[in-house]
Amino acid sequence: MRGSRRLHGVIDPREKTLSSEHNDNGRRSTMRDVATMAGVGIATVSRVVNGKPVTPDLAERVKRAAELLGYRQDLTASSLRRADRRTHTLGLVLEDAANPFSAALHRAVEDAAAEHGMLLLAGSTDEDPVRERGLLKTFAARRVDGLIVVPTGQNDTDLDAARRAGTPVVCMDRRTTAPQVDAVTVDNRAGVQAAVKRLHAAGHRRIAFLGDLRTIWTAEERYAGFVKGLAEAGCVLHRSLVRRDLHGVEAAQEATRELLALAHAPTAFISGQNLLTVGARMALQELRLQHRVALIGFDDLPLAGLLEPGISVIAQDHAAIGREAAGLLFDRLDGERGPARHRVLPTRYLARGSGEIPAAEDR
Amino acid sequence: MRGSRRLHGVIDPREKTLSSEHNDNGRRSTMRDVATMAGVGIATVSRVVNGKPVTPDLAERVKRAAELLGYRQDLTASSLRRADRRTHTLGLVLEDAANPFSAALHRAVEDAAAEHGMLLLAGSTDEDPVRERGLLKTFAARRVDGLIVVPTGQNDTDLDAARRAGTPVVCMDRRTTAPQVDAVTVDNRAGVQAAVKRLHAAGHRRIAFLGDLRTIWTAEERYAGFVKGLAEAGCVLHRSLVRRDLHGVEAAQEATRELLALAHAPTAFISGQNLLTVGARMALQELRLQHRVALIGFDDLPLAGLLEPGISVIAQDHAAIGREAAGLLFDRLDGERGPARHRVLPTRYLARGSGEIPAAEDR
DNA sequence: TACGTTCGGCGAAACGTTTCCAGCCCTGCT
DNA sequence: AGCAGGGCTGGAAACGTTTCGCCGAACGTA
Repeated sequence: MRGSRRLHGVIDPREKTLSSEHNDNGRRSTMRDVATMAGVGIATVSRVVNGKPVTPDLAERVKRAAELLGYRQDLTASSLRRADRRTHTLGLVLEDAANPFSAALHRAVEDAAAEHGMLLLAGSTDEDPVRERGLLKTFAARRVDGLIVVPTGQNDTDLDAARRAGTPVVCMDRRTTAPQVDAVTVDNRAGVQAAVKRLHAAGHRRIAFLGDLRTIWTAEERYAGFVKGLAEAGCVLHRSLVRRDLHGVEAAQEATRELLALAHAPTAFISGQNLLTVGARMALQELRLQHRVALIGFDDLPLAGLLEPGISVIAQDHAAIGREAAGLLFDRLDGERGPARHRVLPTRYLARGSGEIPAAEDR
Repeated sequence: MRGSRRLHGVIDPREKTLSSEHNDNGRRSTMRDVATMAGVGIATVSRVVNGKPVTPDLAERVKRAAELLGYRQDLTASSLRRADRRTHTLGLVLEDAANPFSAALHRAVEDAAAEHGMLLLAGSTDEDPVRERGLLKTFAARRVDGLIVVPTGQNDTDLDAARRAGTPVVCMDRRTTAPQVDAVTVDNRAGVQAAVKRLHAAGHRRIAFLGDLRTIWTAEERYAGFVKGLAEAGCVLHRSLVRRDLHGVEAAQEATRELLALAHAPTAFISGQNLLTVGARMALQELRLQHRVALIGFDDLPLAGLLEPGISVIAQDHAAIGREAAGLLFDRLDGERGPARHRVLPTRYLARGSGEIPAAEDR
């Protein structure tokens, strides 16, 4: 009986007529089909597919049959049964995949994941906790092996719930109040603080601050750095020069216009996010003040160096952030069980001109 | 027997002691656990989870049990058994997730996918056909419902193979030689052609062209538009002013420097890709020629409008490209069986200054 | 009251894979 | 020559879910 199915190394074209991809029923070929055609047991096919040791003769037969049938392993079925139950998939929760900052993080994580044979499932929250929650839910339902999240900051219990359910979680770019979750951030405070000192040293006394939504952890940190920097420089914090909860280019542009229209207008701006920097610069250029009013942005911008003057920024190493986050996650996947770890990466100030404008005598 | 398991609407806390997420074995809770706790059949749990009609009393018991156990449906097992075998996952093959252009496409596709309850699995090829092939393979193994691909152009048989295997494929931004594959592109030729005519009308006679790798379909198309534009304007095509197979900022910068050093240097540049535009502009600024030599780039850049002069570009609507591509794919998923369709979207010229510089009398 | 019909719940089969286990053959040793 | 042991192989169970087929209860009608 088994002998009649065996092909002894020769593939019998009558056994399966299809040239490729589909078997007779229009279904995809399965391991069973391959096993039948090769005249071996289904377990043997599994072994060949997974590179486990098998008699060369059989392995050859299986490979030829698989080739002829256009067999493709079904990883969903595989990970369902596999002992480790790994899906080799990571969930990535970003603020907005279209933002160059998020995109850079995405790519860095992707590269690290690829080294481990993992693929990325990605989604954007737009700072909406409802969307974030939705993403975390479907990621969990798809049984991702781990999560890398730029948290909105309004869903921290969900993050911790995921971790407790057995899915390692790493926060990227921001921290979370969930106490046991790993995180990679940059030293936002120190970065802004140093920038404030620079401006003060250049004579600036009326420094404005543009901040993103206060729900965002980095926005708070950067503002804290601003406050601390002013305090250390012994400089007054003018509440009227602080504009927070700004989101997007237009909001920053409008706020900058308003600040510049004040009787005691600021002589320098610090902007706490890349889109806000763009908005601020647009407003400055409208009024032809880009050479007279200083501007330092947080996070680099693609063409910042080509502008005249160039935009000075507090830069972060996106690739490093993503790489570190992935590293922490893979540690967990390798069994690391210790307490939460926080990696803090340094920022780097890039002097391009706009941050080096001295305070004008008067305006 | 069944009676003893029933809880008649009351959840017995002794039955499962765990507060959440995990059952006693440390495994995740399964439908069977929920069924046992609620005192119903496993099929009933399935119906409740999938929102199919069930007696309110039972449904309530199931929901409470699921809540207590922290039950989360396993979508991998679900799609394995489900009649339609959908994974509700799309595979997205990009050139480079970090490139703002790719990022914008990504986001547009993500939004369209989200409307259909689908998630995105994304990967970057870096124009490497080997990586592309690897991505297509793992996407296939994960049984994505469909593929949206920015093809390298060197793997077209794989694309067609995926389609024949039953996975709808849509090419985005570029076409493929695989005859039966849907595609969304912009009218690259017309865009460049019109730009050439503008430059010619402004008096330019020595127009240089910077092109990306010739394996890339859009690079070829844009060059074709350049050639056609010159021909129609009755202008000579100087081979020495054409530099193709440039990839990345540095290559373009270097090429631009070389062209500007020629005895008969070009008075205008057309650049066929966003990074090349950056490189060209950097070279121009090094030599302080940005006000004297014209430059028109293909594809917009984030800060292009803030530069002095602004960079004129042939812009494409990224969101529309992504949306259209997703639309074509969902048509296929809804059963559309017709021949391949090609959507061609228009480009839009954005005059910002650098493309409006007239040809200098001499230099 | 008896019978036919409908409805909804239940257990079991099935999806495609990996893993367990029993059996086989071959080798090597006594 | 016989037996123990080891390495491969193949059938079957299992993963968590959906779907199928059946059965019992409830209801309406004669």
